[in-house]
This record gives sequence, structure tokens and C-alpha cells, in this order.
Amino acid sequence: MDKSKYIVTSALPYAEAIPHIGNLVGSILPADIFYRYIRFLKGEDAIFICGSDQHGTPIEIQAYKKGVEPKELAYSMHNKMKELFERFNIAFSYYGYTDSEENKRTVYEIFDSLYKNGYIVETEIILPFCKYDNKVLSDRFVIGKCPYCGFDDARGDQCDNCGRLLTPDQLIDPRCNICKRNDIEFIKSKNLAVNLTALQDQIKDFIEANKDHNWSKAAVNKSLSYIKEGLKPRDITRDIEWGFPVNLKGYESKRFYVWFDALIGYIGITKQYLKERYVDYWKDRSTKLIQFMGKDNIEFHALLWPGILIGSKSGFILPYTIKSLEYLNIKGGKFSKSRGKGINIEQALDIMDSDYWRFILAYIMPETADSEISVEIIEEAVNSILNNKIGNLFYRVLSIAKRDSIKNLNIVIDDKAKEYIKRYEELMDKIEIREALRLVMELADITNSYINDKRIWDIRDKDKLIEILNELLGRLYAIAVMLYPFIPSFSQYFLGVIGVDDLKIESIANRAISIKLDSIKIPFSKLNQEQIDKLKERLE
RNA sequence: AGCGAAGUAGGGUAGCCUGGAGUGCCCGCCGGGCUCAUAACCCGGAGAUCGGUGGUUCAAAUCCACCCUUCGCUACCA
Repeated sequence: MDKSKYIVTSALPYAEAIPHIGNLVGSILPADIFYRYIRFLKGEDAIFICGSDQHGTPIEIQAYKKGVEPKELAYSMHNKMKELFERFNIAFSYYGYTDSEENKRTVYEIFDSLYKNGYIVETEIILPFCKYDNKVLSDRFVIGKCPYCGFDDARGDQCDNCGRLLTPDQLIDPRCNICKRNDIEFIKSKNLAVNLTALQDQIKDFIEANKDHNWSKAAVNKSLSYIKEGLKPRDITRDIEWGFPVNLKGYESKRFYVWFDALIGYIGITKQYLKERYVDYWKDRSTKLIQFMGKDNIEFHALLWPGILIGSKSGFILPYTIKSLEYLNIKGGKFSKSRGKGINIEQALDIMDSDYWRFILAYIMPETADSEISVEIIEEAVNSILNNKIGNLFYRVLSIAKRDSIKNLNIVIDDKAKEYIKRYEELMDKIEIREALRLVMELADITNSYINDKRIWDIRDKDKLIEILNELLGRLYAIAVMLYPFIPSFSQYFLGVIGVDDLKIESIANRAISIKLDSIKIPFSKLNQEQIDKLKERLE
């Protein structure tokens, strides 16, 4: 890759509940792995931006249920998530939040620019209003008879019987699902929208110009397909309480909708981090903006977001890469709060340390298709791969050195190691994370095989043994560096043992090392029964 | 319903764009080896009508059509 600046982002987790490991593997973890690679292994000028998405209806409702202010809930959740991500060893340059003053100013500036440039239009939606509760109802709080199949308890967004999508006003005899009365009136509400129709050609040009930068196939196909159908104005305001008030006369009672201020949050959070120097990244044309997100977020990042940036004409860079990931499912279904299935990141850390989870999740990362997590798959990843393959390889080599008290070595990076480093870089540059990890596992396999072939435990000639250990330690060094983005704690432990504190790939070369023989320990362990039981409880 | 993505040995994946013997990898299983290592590691083997049907072609996992199944989006659920 060329020398240039990078902004790596992960979709902002919503501050309603603790994210589950599916959320983590879908954007934050791959972003972290890629960021660690370009920042620490390649030494590029890169920042990793993420934060809590704090506004919107669900938080408002959740807070209302708990009897607290939305703001209070949003901030306590933010603090909780921030702490958990730290424990997960996520190397954010800054983990901010969308309710900040910095973000508010940015939202207003960008909105003003869009308005001034003529890209804001008014839309009208029809909202169900319950006269008894004196409340605007969200679509699914209205129930009634389905106009298609006659099912009596169809919800306002979808009929559970025939599966058709509905709008509340289509329901026959609509009633409120809170008070169960049929005292519903449909009122009209005007909102503001970004006129994506007017920006469509420019958005298309943007996609065509960037789609070859390792975009996920789904991201390209889906966004081009939307454009082919024709983009419609996208609402950015709503009739809710919790959020930034709209700064336009006549609309002060409205709030900016989450998909406006959360996207702009990438910029707002960078301002929290770098203050006015945020322009060094966001307005420097050489910066590559690499964005990670779940597949459900593609249209917002590939269409609305560039539309906002282009329409504001403020000189912000556009996304360089849109890397969407598929979903991680539990065997037999989705992560489900209602069924109480799934593992949130707090529960996950209660069972295993972050390196284990990071490894498992990278090993099954749903990059090209949905993937499945189960106790069996976790056992495979931890026991057979991480422990037996990687952990054992490191330990068996170091044990030989310890047995013969061989401390000082002049390690050699052999052709095999060089070949794998090169292939690893090619994959990581293309952001093929899971394949890169599997490639490193392959080098571990080859190295295990090499040890058996050479029967290093039988070698009595010390010079001969040292010669081979030089090569093997070279392999381990290369493997440890390549694993750093995935399992940073382990890498740092091993580099500490050989007294090297340089993570750069270009530094992987022949050099003298000194092994701290006393620090040698078994790096990983298999799952114990207690851990398996806990996993079963969450996943089966 | 429309639009995207996916369906390859018991499980998981790669290959598909740019057709050329089911070619590969990981786990599991079976047999053997080794004993440095955490019952670990190494070698060998069995196991697949490549979701289905039809078509194009000398040749289809790969291209085309239709169908089945799963997931996501379709604008207040982020």
C-alpha cells in the first residue's frame, strides 16, 4: 500500500444494551485487527475512530421504562461499553460518543451546508396518534386487521401471519397496543430529508471510483442496485425527544434522526479526539477512510453518508473502502434477546480472556457469508488450533532451548517465513482477515512438521541444534508479529520472552536475541469443564 | 412481494469473476509413527451425485434460465 494517512472506523455501537459478540465480530473486531496491522505492523499514520451512538427512539423508550432520563442511560451505557472494549483489547485511538458538543456543532454545520446548497427537502409522513395516551405511536405499537390476509393481530409494520410489510394506516380497525383502545387518529408530520435523488449521480460516481478498493461484494452490488432503482430523499429528522434539536426555523421541535448524527459522529468523535486538528485527516485528500460495518449498515454508509459529505461541499474526504461483514449466528438461529441466547461481551470476558475470544471470532469471521458459532466450533478454535497448534509449537521450541540452556541466538528469517510474510501482507492489504489468520496457521503447521522431520530433540551436536533453533525462532518471531493484530497479548508476551519490542513487519530480519528462559510458560490452555458449561448455557 | 448475499465430504471453509478430471485447506474420524511439547506433534487413509431441474459447451462447482432453502435490507429498529 502507498504511504498515506488512514482513518479506520467501526460502525458505532448503539448505547441501548451491551453489544453481543456478533456485534463485535461484525465491525469493531475486524476494524481493530486491520487498524493494528496498518498502524503497528506497517507503521502507517492511522487513527481508529469509534464511539457510542447515543440518540434515538429505542434509548428513549428504554430510559422511559427504567424511569431515568435518556441522557443518563446513554452516558452510563457509554461508560460501560468503553470499559468493556478496553478489556477486549480494542485499540481505539479514541472512543467517543455522539451526544458531544463537538458532534452537535458538526451536525449543525453540515446540516447548514446541505440546506444552503439546496439538498434539504421536506417530506411528509403519516403518524398514528393515540388520543387516549396522547402519544405518537411507533408503527409496531399499532395493531389491527391485516388488509391482505385478514389476520386480526397484525402489527403496523408487518403482519405476523402472512409476512407482508404494512404501514399503520393500511390496518383495518387500527388500535393502540398500549391502551388497547381504537382511539387512533392519523396525523401528518413534516420532516426534513437529504435529497439523495439530486445527489444520485455524484454518489454513483463515488461508488464507481472507489468500489475496487477492497469493498465487500455485497456493498458494491447492493448500493449499485439501489441506485439503479433510483434513490429517494432520506429523512434525517423525527418527532422524538432525545437527540439534537433541528436548527432550522419551524422545525425546532424535531430532532435529528440517528442516521444523520451517527454517521457525522465519525467526524464529531475525531474532533473530540484531535480538536481542530481533525482536518489533518478529514480534509486531507490523501487520507484513506476505511469503514467497517455489518451488512445491515451498507446503504447508510455507501449511499446516505457519501451523499451527506458530497452535498455539504465542505471538503470532507469520502469513504475509500466500505467493508461490510455478514452475520454471526448461533447454531439454529440468531442471537436473540427474547430467547435469552447469545453472549454479550461482558459475559464473554467472564468465560475467557480477550485473546481467546479474539482468536475464535477471527477464525470464524463472517467475511463472505453468515457464519455460525457453537460450543463445538469454539472448542475447535481454542483446543485444536490456538492451544494445540500455536501454543504447543511455541512451547515445544522454547522448551528445547530451555532444556539445553540456550539463551543467545542469532535468529534467521528463512525463505519459507519470508514467503508467508509476503502472502500475509497481500491478504491483509486486501482486508481478508480470516484468510490471513488461516495463512499464519498454515505456517505453524509447516513448522511443526519441520520440527518432526528434523527430530530436533535428538540433535546432540549443540552447534547443529543452535543452527536449527535460529531458524525456528525466526519462524516464531514472524508468526508472533503476524498474530499481533489478532491476539495482541500473546504476541507481546512472546516478543517479551525473546526481548524484541518491534512489531514492524519490515523489522522482521536476522538479528541477535536473548531468550528469557525463566519467562517461558505454556501460553494457552484448553477449555475446562466450567467454561464449556457456561458456553453451553449461553449458546444451546 | 421487491432488491442484495449465501447453499461444496460429519462440521467449517477455499475454488466460481477469467469453464478443463472434485482440486485444496482446517476440525472431527480410522490406521501408523514419534516422544521435545499441554494425551501434544508428524505421516497415511476413508468420507462429496459441488442445493435441485433444465440449458450452453468437446468439457460446468464454475456460464445461462427456472425452482427450493437460509440470512439481510425495504425508511423510526439501530
